[in-house]
Amino acid sequence: MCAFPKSPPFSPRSLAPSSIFQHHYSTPSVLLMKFLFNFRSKQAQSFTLPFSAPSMFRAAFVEPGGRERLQCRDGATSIGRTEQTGITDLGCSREQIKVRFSAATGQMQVQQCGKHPSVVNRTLLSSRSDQIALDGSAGRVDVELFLPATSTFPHRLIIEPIRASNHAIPASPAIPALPIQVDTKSNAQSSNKPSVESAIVSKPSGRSTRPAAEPLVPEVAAKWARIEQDETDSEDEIEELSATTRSTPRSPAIIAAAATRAPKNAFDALVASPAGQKTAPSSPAHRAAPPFQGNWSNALYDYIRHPDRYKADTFFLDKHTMTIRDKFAKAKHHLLVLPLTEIESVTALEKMKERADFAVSRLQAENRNQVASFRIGFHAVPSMRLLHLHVISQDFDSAHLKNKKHWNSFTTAFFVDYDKVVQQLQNTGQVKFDTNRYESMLKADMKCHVCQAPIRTIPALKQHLQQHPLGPSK
DNA sequence: GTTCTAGAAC
DNA sequence: GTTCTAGAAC
Repeated sequence: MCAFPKSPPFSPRSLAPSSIFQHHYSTPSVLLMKFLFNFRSKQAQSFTLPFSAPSMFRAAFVEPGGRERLQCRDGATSIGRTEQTGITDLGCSREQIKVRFSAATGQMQVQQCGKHPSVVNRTLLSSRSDQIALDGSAGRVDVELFLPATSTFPHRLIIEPIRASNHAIPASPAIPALPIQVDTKSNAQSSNKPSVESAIVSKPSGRSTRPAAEPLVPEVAAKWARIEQDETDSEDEIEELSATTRSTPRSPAIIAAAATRAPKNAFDALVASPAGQKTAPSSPAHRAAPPFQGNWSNALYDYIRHPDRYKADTFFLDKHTMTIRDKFAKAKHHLLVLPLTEIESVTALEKMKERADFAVSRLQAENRNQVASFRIGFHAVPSMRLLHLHVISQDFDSAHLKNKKHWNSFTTAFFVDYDKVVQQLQNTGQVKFDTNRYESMLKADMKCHVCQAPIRTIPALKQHLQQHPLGPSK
């Protein structure tokens, strides 16, 4: 384990949010900082519902098959590789996630059980027993089951709390109208059925057979309608909404989860927008964030202070990190992993790296491995304050890559691979880069990152890169 | 970090 | 003449 400097320059926990911007990142000398902002530290995930709760939930896979639905009342329901779900992929555990639902309170918990991670409303459950509590009354839950890249990937699922008065539960399990894709290898194990009353509901022949979307909780729906109309700043409304459903401190993940509750045609919207695709900008989850008003170099702080404003830019969020799409991506895939909590040991850095690796895995799988290789690392002399780990595909196919500085910052030693940073940290207890030496690299003559050919101009670079669409060999 | 633009390079 | 760079301003 790494030994950090014994006398940190300041105590992050003593910083009030407003004082963060007064602390200047000592860029040249110390890459690793003692950042802070522990706004999840004492969260409790419980809710008090002021309204009538739904009495059941419906879970529907929208990818890849979109065939099956489960309808469940109280208790725990396991979802994974079973006949009921139609998932045959051996990479999926028979108990990939467990959904605990209480009709009495409307609370829902989604717990990671299988080996591979899940993302629930953009919140990452990365290991077994990780779980997230959700207000089951306020709308659908978007779940992605991430499996190895060799599998059909990812399996996407929505969980939609519903009220029994409008959605009668069949008295006995119905026979699916369409054939279930049965994996004979896992047949013997498929008796692992949900532990509570559940039924397989025939797949509708079309959307018209699905009950029309309705505001599940009018009070919440009305609030969201107002938020959608408010073009100025949704934060106060989200805070207000959260206050009506919870009595505990807020967290980025919970705020983000609340912010994804879409009362209007949630099912249709979900089906129409597979993971990773942007939907209509009018939806609250995809509206552009208001322009950041502070100094440009502090802009990343705005993401971690107001994750709800950046839903459209968020790749995923967990209690330690926020992974966003770079606003000016220099390649087809360019993400930044930001810390949400204090970086007080190399363990926290490892969390960031795990998220970066996970992002690469996801992107490669989503693109069926027809994507360039990736590098994960830091700029030796970052321009933006707040530690940020770059995840960038090596195609460098982007209109935002416009000058020599851009190119050299990702293709010279100015870009420091994560492993090298951690190695230096573990060897010396700190990470230092000579500013002059590294900044001079940005002015060096350009050369191809694959074949080392000299390249004189940016237009020539763009032309040349067409020879290497996947970057260096993986 | 980006945008803008004067002037260098062609 | 046009293209492209690089530094100032933000």
